[in-house]
Amino acid sequence: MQVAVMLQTARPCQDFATPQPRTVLLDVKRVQVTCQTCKLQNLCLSEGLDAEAKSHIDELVTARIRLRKGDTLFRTGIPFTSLYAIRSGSCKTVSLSENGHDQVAGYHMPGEIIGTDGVGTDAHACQAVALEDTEVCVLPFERLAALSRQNRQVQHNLHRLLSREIARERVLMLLLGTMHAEQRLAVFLLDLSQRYQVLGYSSCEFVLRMTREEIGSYLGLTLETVSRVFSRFQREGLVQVQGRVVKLLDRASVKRLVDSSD
Amino acid sequence: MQVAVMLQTARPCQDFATPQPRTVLLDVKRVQVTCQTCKLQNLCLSEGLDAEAKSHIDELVTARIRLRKGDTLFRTGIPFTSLYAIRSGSCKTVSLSENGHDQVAGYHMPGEIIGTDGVGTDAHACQAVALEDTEVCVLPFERLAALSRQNRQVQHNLHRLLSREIARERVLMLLLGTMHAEQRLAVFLLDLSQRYQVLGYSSCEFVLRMTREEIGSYLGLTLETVSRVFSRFQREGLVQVQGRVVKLLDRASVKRLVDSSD
DNA sequence: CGACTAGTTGAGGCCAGTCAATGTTGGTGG
DNA sequence: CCACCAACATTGACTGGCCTCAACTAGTCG
Repeated sequence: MQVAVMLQTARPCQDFATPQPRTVLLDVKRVQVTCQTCKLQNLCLSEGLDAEAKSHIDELVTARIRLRKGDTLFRTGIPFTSLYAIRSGSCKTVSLSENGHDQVAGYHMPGEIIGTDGVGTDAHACQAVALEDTEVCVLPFERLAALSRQNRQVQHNLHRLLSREIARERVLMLLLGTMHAEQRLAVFLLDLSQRYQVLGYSSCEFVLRMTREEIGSYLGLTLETVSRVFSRFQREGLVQVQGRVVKLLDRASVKRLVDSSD
Repeated sequence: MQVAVMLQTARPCQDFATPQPRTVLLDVKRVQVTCQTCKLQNLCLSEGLDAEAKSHIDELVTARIRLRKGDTLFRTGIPFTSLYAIRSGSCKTVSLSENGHDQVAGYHMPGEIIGTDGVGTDAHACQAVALEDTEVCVLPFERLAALSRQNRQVQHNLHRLLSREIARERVLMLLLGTMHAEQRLAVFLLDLSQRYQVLGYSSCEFVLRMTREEIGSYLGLTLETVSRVFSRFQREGLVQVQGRVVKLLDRASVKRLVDSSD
């Protein structure tokens, strides 16, 4: 519900997006939607801040970027300057290893902030790619750091942001290190469900923005295994899958899969 | 070399350690070794700081804790109050999942700072256990945060500390998600080798502080597989293994294993 | 329409897990 | 000092889950 509103208030900016180059910086004066009116404000850096601190965060957002599906927001090795808050759409982050392997490290939805891998270093350590048409707010990190020196609440939220990323990756490590294919996909689906719910969407029916291959990469599986497990879940009545549309039919059983110790 | 010196300067504190309780807080006045004289200073939070900032960090360390092998520094769910810098010895951090599985999330050596999983939250998200007799410096986080509000350099180092943890976990995710048993152990050995070298130890010969089971848990393998791969590496002349003593004989071949794309 | 991408399904093989037996090490008490 | 025990480690036989390779279908776009 609230997200639908947000999408509409964001619409006017669309006019300023030009096809070439694909990433377009918008002047702050043109931006009609502020953090104050953004329905996602409580999901990201502003959570729990008082009005004054919120307005400071607001001033921080000097630009927004519109991405088309497939566009790269930042790539491995480019200088780190900003964090990015997703306003609408979704992104994946991809880690690259020296031996040519890559892996989807995260799947990010509105209200989430990405780019934390570059904090405190000179360059981004991964790549961020839009999975659909996506709009992000640019948070220049130097200014955010300055603000967090002035305001304890902002500092605390920044710390929490970074530690949440650490905690998120811990969960993934546990998944990759100890879980079977069925459990991995079950965790994936429950996680998505819960996050869609937070955004005000249905927690039972949603559309995947990733391909089977991307899901597989994220979960440490091949695309064939992902497909097979989806089919198995469907056969057993746990979910209904039609391409990228997923309906969670029996959440309890899916949870039980995750909780079982082997 | 330098670590040996550090171990000796740390010795006098031993007198204050009593068997019960196993974790003993030392009054700052009793602590004879300051960060200023600590040979590890450039490895942790003080890296690159000017003299003034360093002395601030120094004042931060109000206590040290001595741990016996097997002692727990903090456990999942206890309130987060401090970060801990390892002065000597080593620790593992362990993630616990709801389904009873646990996993070694990290292996930490002198100069490293642990506890970052609790930053910005109320409680620690994992458990830290000493793998041998270990001494850590307590860094009260509230005071560190206050210091980082006053001093940009300190703030930067704190940010870098957190983002390094994020980056470290990304590497592990890549390992767990895309690599074979041989590659995982190869990465593990090269990582250890490199970190021992930084500490001034031999990069070719070192003693593992973890059991096969702990290594397996860390790498997402069973203890039997770890043992078998060690044996295979030995048979092929890559390393010489005798229990926990490891000699890297053919580093180039070990590297080649990691770099090969499958 | 053909070319392309995404997804499903099957056959077969291999890597790593499981189970089990045995060897090795280190600490403890008589 | 040695016997004993528990924890750690090694090795083998077997199994099975997931990967690989491949064929086929459905949907999309120029």
